[in-house]
Amino acid sequence: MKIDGIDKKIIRSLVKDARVPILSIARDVGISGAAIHQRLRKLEKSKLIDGYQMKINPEALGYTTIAFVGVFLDTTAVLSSIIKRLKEVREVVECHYTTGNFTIFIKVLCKDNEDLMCLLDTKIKMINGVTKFETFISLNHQIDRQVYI
Amino acid sequence: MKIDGIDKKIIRSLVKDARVPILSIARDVGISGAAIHQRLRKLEKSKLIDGYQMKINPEALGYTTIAFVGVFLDTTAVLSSIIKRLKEVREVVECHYTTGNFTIFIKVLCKDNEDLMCLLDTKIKMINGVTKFETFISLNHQIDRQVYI
DNA sequence: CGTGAAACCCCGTAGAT
DNA sequence: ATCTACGGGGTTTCACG
Repeated sequence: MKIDGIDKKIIRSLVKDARVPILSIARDVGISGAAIHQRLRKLEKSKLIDGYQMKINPEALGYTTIAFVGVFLDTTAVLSSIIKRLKEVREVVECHYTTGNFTIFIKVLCKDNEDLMCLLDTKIKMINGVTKFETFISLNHQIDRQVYI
Repeated sequence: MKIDGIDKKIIRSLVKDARVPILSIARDVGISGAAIHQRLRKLEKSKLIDGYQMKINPEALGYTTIAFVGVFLDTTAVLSSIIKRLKEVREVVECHYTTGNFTIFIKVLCKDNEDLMCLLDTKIKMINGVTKFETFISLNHQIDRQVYI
């Protein structure tokens, strides 16, 4: 996938604010709205653009605890069914199958630490195949961005 | 912050597609565009809405390696200056100060495993105060979503 | 890959209920 | 908190360079 400087400007505008009018990008870049539109169609077709999302601030909903959980699975565990169970747990927002000590690595969003404890105790450790886990609570996060363009 | 069923419908529409016209949401929900507009302004003021972002697919740019790195810092390390250094490293997309074994926990996006090795060897371990680290490469990820509404 | 124009649609606000 | 109405502006498609 080849992108030029104009594409970068379009992408940077929309990464910053996905609702910015195309015509306003067009004025910034110095080409017509129709041209921006055409480039966007191409970028969307190329799969470089994965969609446009409103970003929700979890804290405003009372979700103040972010944690990472490294989960150990035993050999009886079937990965696909573990994932299926984890998808049903709403607090789980990311799930990775990783190299290293853990089998899978998840990111969870909870209202508070007690909620997190309850989640681990009643929803995670109950999943068949989960033998143990290690929890890392995020006390603070300072970087949260996308791939650099 | 209190949100009702209409707010939820608005939020869900915009989380799925941030560029959907407000009037199209209005038709789905069954109230006027002006009402949706007013609710959105309130949601934005309440800090529940953190912005609207185009989502980029890193793979389309050749970034095929996702990894988590648990970093150990010694007591001489000043957190704020570590963060400052990490912000300059473009591959670092998340950074958390955590409880548990590690001092900080970062998420990185690299073109491939060799790139990751190079990143760790030339940019992470060079940072003053970093004593050691542990790398977890994501071989596969199946869940990537926002807080449930 | 770019343009401008046309047709259509949307946004934001005003003012009333 | 909702509505309708309106004016200015945005989106999309088209024929064409």
